[in-house]
Order: sequence, then C-alpha cells, then structure tokens
Amino acid sequence: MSSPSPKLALFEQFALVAKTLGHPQRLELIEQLGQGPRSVDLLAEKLGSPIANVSQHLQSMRRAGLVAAERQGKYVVYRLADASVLAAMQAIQRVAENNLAEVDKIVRGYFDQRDSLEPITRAELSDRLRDDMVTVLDVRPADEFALGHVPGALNVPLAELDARLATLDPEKDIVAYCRGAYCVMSFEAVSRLRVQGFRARRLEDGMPEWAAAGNAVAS
Amino acid sequence: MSSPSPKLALFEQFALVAKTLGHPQRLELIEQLGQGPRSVDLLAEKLGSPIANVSQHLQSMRRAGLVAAERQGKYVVYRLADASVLAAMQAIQRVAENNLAEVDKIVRGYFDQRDSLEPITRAELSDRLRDDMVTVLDVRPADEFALGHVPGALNVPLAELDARLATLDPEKDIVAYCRGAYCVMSFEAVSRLRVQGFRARRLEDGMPEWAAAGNAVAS
DNA sequence: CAATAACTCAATAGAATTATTGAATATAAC
DNA sequence: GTTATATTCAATAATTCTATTGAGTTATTG
Repeated sequence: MSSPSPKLALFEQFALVAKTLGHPQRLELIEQLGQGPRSVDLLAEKLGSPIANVSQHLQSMRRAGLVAAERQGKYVVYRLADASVLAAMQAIQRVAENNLAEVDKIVRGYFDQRDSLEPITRAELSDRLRDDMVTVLDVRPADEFALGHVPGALNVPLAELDARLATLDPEKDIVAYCRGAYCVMSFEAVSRLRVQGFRARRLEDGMPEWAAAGNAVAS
Repeated sequence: MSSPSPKLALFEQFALVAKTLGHPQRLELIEQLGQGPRSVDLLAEKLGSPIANVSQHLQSMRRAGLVAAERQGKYVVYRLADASVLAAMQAIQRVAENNLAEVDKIVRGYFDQRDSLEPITRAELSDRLRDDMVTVLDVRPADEFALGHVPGALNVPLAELDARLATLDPEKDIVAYCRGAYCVMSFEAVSRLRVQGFRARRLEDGMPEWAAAGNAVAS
C-alpha cells in the first residue's frame, strides 16, 4: 500500500482492474451480469460453483470497481459497475482473438462448418428486421430469457433446438444470438441449423451489446 | 491445459490476456512500447528494473499475445502486437477511472490546481494547430523524443521546464502531451506552467493515440 | 421467536506468481 | 579466436491467489 510516485500508484490501480479480469470464472460472471443484475445464488447455479466461492469472486470484483452490489430482501443483487466493464472485456477478447493462435484453433476446431463462423453485424440485422425477413433466435436457457431479452426474439434454448426445428419458418433467414460475442451456444446453434438446411448466421455479439445499442430489453 | 468445454478454453485464453495486463510493471512496458519498438535493454533502463526481470515480463507478455519480438543484431526489439493492445489498456484505465475512487484521489490529491486536470481533446488541438495559435510541448525525456515524436512538437523534458520557461511564447496557449493518458509528467508540467502564468492544458491522451490518429511520427 | 435461506467471513492448504541470482547463449567488435 | 554486450534460462525463496470448509450474519417465513 506504500506507493511513492503517483504514477506507480495509478498503474497499481489499473493493474488491479486487469488482474481481477484475469480469471475465467470472473469473466464468466461478467458475461452473466452483462445480461442484467443477478443474485449470488443464481450466479453460483449458472456457473456450477459453490456459493462461497462465487461470493468471494464477486467481492474481489467489487473492490476492483467491476461490479456493484445491493441488498434486495434476502438476496444480494450484483450488477456491472457500468458499461466500461463490458467494453474492457471486449477489448481483451479482441486482443486474444487477434494475437493468440490458440483462440482461433479453439473456435475453428470445435465447429466443422467454416461459414457458421461468419457473423452478421448489428447494423445489418437492424436493416433486415424492418423488412420482417428474418427470425431472431435467442438460444440461451429459458430462465435467462425470462429475465430479459431483446423484443421480438424467439427463445429456443440449445437443448430444445432439434425438437423445435419444425416450428421454424424455412423461408426466413435465421439469426441466432447468445450471451456475448464468445458465447458458444450461438456457434453450436448455427452449425446445427445449417446441417438441417436453414440459412442461419449468428449475431456478431450478444445480448448486452444489442440491448445497449438501443433495443430495449423486455422482461 | 486440459479444458473440457470450448467455452472454458476460450475464457482461459481471455483470462490469460487480462492476467498478463494485471501487473504495474507490465503496464509500464506497454506504455513505453506504445511509443515505438524498444530493446530489452532500453526498457529495463526506463523502468529502472533488472534486465532479467524485464526480459521475463516481456516473455510472458509475448505468450499472452501482447507483444512481439524480433532480433536486430545483438538487440532483441519488442513491439506491441497490434493496436488492440493499447485499446485494451485504455479500456481498463477507463474502468478504473470510472469506478475506483482511489484513482480520482491519486490524481486530484497530487496536483493542487483543479483546472490543470481539464484535458483538451485531439480534435480541438487539431483545429487550433491550423491557426498556429498553440505551442505543443512534448514533456518526455529527450531520448524518448528522439526515438519518435509528433511533428511540430517542442521537446521540453520536465526536468528542464523551469530553465526553458523564458523561451516559451507567453502569447500562445500551451498544450502538453506525454507518453499516454495517465503519464503524470504532463499533469506536472501543466501545473507548473500555470503557476508561471501560462495558459496551459494537457492533451487528453498521449503520444501513441495522437500518432495513431493520423499524425505521422517523426524520427 | 425459532427455523430457514442467502450470503459473508475466517482459516487453511495447495497452487501460481514474482523478484533475485548466477549461469548459459547469441551476436558483434576487435 | 577472444572479449564484451545483450538477452535468456534455470533455480530459489517470498509472496500472493485460489478453492474449500465450516462458522457467523442478515433477512424472511411460519
């Protein structure tokens, strides 16, 4: 805690933020919180981790200015501190995407269809939405959909995709979105839809970005 | 290295990037490399750290995709992997700036004049440069200036500021820039210039950002 | 006012990170 | 070739981080 120069003191604060972002589980928490405020309980369930563990991660994230907490009855509800947190996570993803061969390998290695990787931009989707030419698929689990989603989106959780193929209009293009840019469920959904002959693409990023871009979140 | 789900594998890669950003010394290295490629030797001298230590940090940064290295004669020259690295560092600074009271405290606590904190934007500076109404001061040490700077800037290292006050035109506004947005030398310079009656402000960010915005770097 | 649920706290052991030291390697200069 | 310089490597000890466990708090429910 003893920092002689203000420069070092500042860099220590910046490092605290970055270091706190540097843990997979905490990134997952940010991904979840990007969709809206959540209780410790629910987050722990989503991550499949012990509550005490998640609680500690959340507290270190609060100390680093990444999240804020508020008690609501018997729950403590955490939310992202502000939009800059998602921006920082995206900036980090961008670095990894550009410069780590491993990232490319993981994405390409897991999904066989190359074209399933080509995303559609938000602007493009907005255009085509006006003409009603496209079905927007929210492939997150039903409980996450229920807690907030983009208006007009159809909730088809990945687990139910096969069962609900018949209800999808094969004449329309399909755009699938998920939690965030690297939520793999949208990759998987598009891959499987294409095998079935649908014209499907995934949105370049997920719920929080699209909601932030002016599409109100329906609860 | 055993990652069952591709999702976790991806998040581990992202975490690697963030974790590697999470150390003050490595952030300082990025600040230095933001100004241009540098040898291990020079970086170690700038940071005042043992060469072996800096070398190890640089190597971990290379593994995380933050920097690239190239041997040039007996030197090994490191550079930032790409522009996304600086963007990520800025995004992290933004989070700290918005959400950590400590950052505000450090900046405001160290410099007494509040108005010295109000930065001028790049766009504003560009406008006023056309009318030749402003002196642009590069307050970095002479060796860093020599390795690359913004054309038209006057190099007045902080250490020589007092001695060179007489050579500055008191009729013109002064804009001071430094290494990056949080390089404290520009704060200090503006503060001291104001005490002497100059109309001085600092640029909202530093060398790399301004150079990236289309102002070629002169060597 | 118990009983329960949600969360935090404290303590601990294991793992990872860091700085330091001195040896090893690669290149250039002589 | 020998020497000097720049960098990396390897080994170590000190520190920090992480997950786990169980106990302690706060708030709701009956």
